[in-house]
Amino acid sequence: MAQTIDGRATLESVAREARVSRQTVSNALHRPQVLSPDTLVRVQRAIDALGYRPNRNAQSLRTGESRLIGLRVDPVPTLSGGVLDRFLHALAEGSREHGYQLLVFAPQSPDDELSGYRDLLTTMTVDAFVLTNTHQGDPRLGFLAERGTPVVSFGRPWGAEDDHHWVDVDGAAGTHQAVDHLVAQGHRRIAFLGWPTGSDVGDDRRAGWAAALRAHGLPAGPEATAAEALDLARAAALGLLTGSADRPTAVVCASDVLAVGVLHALHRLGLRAGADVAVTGFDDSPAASLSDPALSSVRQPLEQVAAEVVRVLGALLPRRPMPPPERPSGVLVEPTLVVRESSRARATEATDRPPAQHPTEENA
Amino acid sequence: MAQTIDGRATLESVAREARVSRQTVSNALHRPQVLSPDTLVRVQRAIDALGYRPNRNAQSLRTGESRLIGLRVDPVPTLSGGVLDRFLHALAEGSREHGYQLLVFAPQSPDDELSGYRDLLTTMTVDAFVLTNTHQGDPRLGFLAERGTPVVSFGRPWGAEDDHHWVDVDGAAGTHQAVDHLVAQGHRRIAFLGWPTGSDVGDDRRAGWAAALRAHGLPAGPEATAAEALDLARAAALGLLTGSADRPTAVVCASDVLAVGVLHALHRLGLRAGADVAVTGFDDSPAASLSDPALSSVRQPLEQVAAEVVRVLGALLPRRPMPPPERPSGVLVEPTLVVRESSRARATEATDRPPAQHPTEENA
DNA sequence: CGGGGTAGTTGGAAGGTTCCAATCGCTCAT
DNA sequence: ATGAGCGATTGGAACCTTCCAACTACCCCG
Repeated sequence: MAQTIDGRATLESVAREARVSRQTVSNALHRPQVLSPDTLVRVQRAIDALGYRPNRNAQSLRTGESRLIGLRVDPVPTLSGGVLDRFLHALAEGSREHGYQLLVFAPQSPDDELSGYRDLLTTMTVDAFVLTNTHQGDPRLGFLAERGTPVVSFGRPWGAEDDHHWVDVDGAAGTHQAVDHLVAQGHRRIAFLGWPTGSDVGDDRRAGWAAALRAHGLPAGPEATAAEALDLARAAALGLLTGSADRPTAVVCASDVLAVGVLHALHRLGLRAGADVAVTGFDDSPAASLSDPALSSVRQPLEQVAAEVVRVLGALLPRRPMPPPERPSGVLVEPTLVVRESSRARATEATDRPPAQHPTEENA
Repeated sequence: MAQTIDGRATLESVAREARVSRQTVSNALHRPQVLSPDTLVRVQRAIDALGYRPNRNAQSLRTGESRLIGLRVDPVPTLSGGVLDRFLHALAEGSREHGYQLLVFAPQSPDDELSGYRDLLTTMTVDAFVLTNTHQGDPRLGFLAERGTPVVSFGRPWGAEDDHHWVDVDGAAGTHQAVDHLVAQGHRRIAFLGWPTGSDVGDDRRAGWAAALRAHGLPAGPEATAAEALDLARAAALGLLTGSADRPTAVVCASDVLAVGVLHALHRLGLRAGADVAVTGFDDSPAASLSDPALSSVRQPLEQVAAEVVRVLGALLPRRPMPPPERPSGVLVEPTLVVRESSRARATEATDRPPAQHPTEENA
């Protein structure tokens, strides 16, 4: 029962306790099948008695793997409102299940973007990275690929020259769903409020809206763009709602901030959101359920994204049960529209049942 | 110039390159003053030439310190809307400046709350913890104190029996500021909407409101409570606003969700927020600037909190330049009210200047 | 000129683990 | 009976660093 002097059990002390060699204890942990059954239980008992847990630093030194996954957090929240929270938790949970831990780091020098990554690698602090917010020709991707570092990014390689492992949310499918939902509610003139052209994510969300209109045989509705700021969104929405004779009866937006801008514009015009003009947002940020009326919004399945990221990463990491895929793999997951008052016909009392294929807030 | 075969420089390889012993290279890194100037530059040159960075795992094994700080993230966002984002980033940045990294973990078994902490300690994965969301008699505090683990919590020990190092935001000062601001706007009947009694944080925010009323010689205004949910908040607010003959002209709230509930209630009653009844929230969540009208809210200085947490932790960590304080130290930082339309007299156009002592959104 | 002190530098050992090659004790086929 | 073959177990070495004690010049003082 006696532990080491400083109270910490080691392989050696367990071995003594169980009357076996060091190596046998190590085998009991990593390859139990090679031990005879009775030796195994004897070692197990010693491990339990001493409360032994392997020293991770010694393992890492010997094996050359830290079993830590690096995730960079940005100074300005790029994943808006609570998105990072959810993603982070799901990622931490997922990696733990694979025996890995999550190391969160902040960029150290804004001028040399890569130095932080290089440092964590050469000091052998982390084995792999999860990247978010990658853009076309992102230098991090080339840098890490060159070193053979396992990397999975949350976000597609939009450029043709980038190829790497990724998981992403199908934004186009999200806006497509929004249009489907609006069409089912009887809407025919469905506008789009997006970000200025040139952002991959924004263009994708717009494409889903456009494709859905075509699929339903509807004419391309009016559209406008605004940067991610409330006042700009409101101004753009005012233009959209007053620009032509036949006002759109619904507006699909590329973000919750833009959608809230539309709500404000409607309020200013004396129109009722939901009843007169339906609105949908994107991201299902906390603000969506707090707006008046509550905002229908496309919710990203971040838990699922994180699980997929960990799964793909797991195949790349050295502990792999099977060889890693030769070709970069991509996973696209489907978001879900959460329907609230802003897109229901009779908005204020919401006595009607929502369409069955879309979850309501209660069961989302 | 030649590096090790696998491309990774070690102390040994640097020593060969510089024609000195291993130990001298180590000294060059940790105690440069003991080396003769010319040896130092020779070693430095070799380090640069080989791109040497010390292997953190070997260091950790030898010294018994991992230089990793553990932070648990909760499954449900307890730090609401974007608060975690800001705190996390500031914490990561701060710890890096002290040579530490941040390890984020998710609880593994909800039944045994402590197992995750014990595991990270016995495997020597982390040296210290930052706790959030501690409550009276939190078992984690006793457990970690018993092992002598350095701990700093974001949150005061509300109970008399808990004593540990902590950093917290002075919530009472925040609501006090809100009242000051409202009084300066001419308000006299200032109500409070808080959480049900019994939450330490909530009671503290209420106390600040009550104290401020006394300080201004105003009678205790009406108050109500509601749990952190929009519909409950709205209902409570309706009661507050229609309950008595002389309606309050301002409502101070314990959270942004509660404050948005008040805004909804006002809208339903046909009253104009800001113009007829002023409202303030707490946390300055993203939803605050998106509400209509934009919500004045008390902003927690999370960057400052994180910096203080790291500073206090720094004194406890083994690398200390001075011995750690014998008595647990506490730091209380002041939040700041961000004034927006919901608490300005002429709300809709906002042509007036805000009071000088409170920052507006632009300079916040 | 010898001995004590000091600044600078050095090699051995240890920290806890896993990898590798070797050994031991058996069984089975020859 | 003996050696090949196999399952189970073992000790030595290595991973890279820091700690420790010792060593080498060298200067200064008596």
